[in-house]
Amino acid sequence: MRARGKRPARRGYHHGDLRKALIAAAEQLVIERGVDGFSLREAARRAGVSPAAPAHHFKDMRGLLTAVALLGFRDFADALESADRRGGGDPQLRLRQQGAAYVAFALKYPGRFLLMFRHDKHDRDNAEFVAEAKRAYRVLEDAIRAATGTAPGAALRADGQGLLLAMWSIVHGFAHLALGGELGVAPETKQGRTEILETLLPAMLPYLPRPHSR
Amino acid sequence: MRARGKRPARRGYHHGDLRKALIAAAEQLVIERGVDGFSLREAARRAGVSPAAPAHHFKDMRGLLTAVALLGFRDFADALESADRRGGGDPQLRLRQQGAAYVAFALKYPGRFLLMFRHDKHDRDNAEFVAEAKRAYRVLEDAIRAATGTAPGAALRADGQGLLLAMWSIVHGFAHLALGGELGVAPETKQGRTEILETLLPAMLPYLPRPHSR
DNA sequence: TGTACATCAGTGAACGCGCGTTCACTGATGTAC
DNA sequence: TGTACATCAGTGAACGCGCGTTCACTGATGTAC
Repeated sequence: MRARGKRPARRGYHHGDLRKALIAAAEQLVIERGVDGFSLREAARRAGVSPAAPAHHFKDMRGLLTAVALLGFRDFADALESADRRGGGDPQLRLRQQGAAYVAFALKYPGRFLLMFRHDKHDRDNAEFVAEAKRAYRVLEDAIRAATGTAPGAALRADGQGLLLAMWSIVHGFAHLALGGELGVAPETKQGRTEILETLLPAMLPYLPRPHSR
Repeated sequence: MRARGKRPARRGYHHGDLRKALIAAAEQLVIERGVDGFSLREAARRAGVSPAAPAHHFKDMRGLLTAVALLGFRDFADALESADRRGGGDPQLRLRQQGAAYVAFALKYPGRFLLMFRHDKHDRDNAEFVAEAKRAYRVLEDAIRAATGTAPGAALRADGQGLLLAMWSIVHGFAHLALGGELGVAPETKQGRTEILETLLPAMLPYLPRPHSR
């Protein structure tokens, strides 16, 4: 009976896929208790293993958190790239789509998102992690190039740098205000997320910065 | 000799002004170790008193942190009000001045600033704290009213709400990116702060949102 | 198909640590007379 | 000016807690023959 349907999470002495289970537990834990409320022992507890088990899959606490952030950056870069594509040939629309995707990601994966910007919790020796973070950044940079008539790969001019900072700031700030509960809406509820994404975000997006035509 | 010049910080069994010393130590600690790296024992240690001493001045850890955040909001509201005044009768200029003041405050008092947005560390029963936070918010709200032709005290229309969100988000996001080290500049050094305030911020400010004239 | 054995992925107890808060206490201060 | 005494603001030891990591170990797996 018991081995009939879905493969059980725990098959006995060996776990099955502890690595994945620990990453999932860590992500959920960060959502519930914040990045600093996270603990390796609690993650192990939730995965149903002893406190020493995680060491077989991650060097240490930072290694596990970096794995969560790496997954985050991978999905984040994917989401930004696909939003960018939805903008077609219109640089303004590309930026707007990216902005909406940025905020939507932060609300969908608050644990990953908060971790992604906590360099003190990252293992900078993880080359894959660094690469995915760069990939995400490049999506924005390329759209800024298009918006300011800068050749692909060329360094941004001053106006491009200003526009990039403005774009990044506004979506980053909005995401943090939303997650911090500053918008008078509880982003940890489904209803709150809906309100942010369907009411507040669309109200703000029309004020997104645009290149100066001076 | 020793009691000659400035009154010594510690006069013997009694401290002198432990309340103030604890607030200063707490602020510095948050700068060095982050909001979650803060500890009441370490703050007491730095003030030169035993771990039990703070309880005579603050209900608990949260009480001390709220005192830091209260000072923060008081100076913050003052800074925003005075920046707003520098904008004269021009709503666009008022918003631009406020924006620059917002970021400048975050860089000048990173400890306070980070604490001010951590509701989980606040004692919401502290009426004075709540009042000062509201006062700061009102400075922005009033300038948005002026920018969108809304009567003083009247509720914001949809365009005003959008503009307020956009304004708040962009300066809040910029401040967080700067403090988080995302701008490739170390904001904890004098040189880093100068670069952010004199180069990066002015580059971004021209892209501040403005009311739609549609 | 069976067996020996290396390797892998767990266990659970122990380490030393720093924490917030409480407790009974005592030294210092200030006020009433 | 002096004294008794209440109050205030400290001390330092102790509480119980949860943490990350290490250790010697053992059960399970998979491979070579």
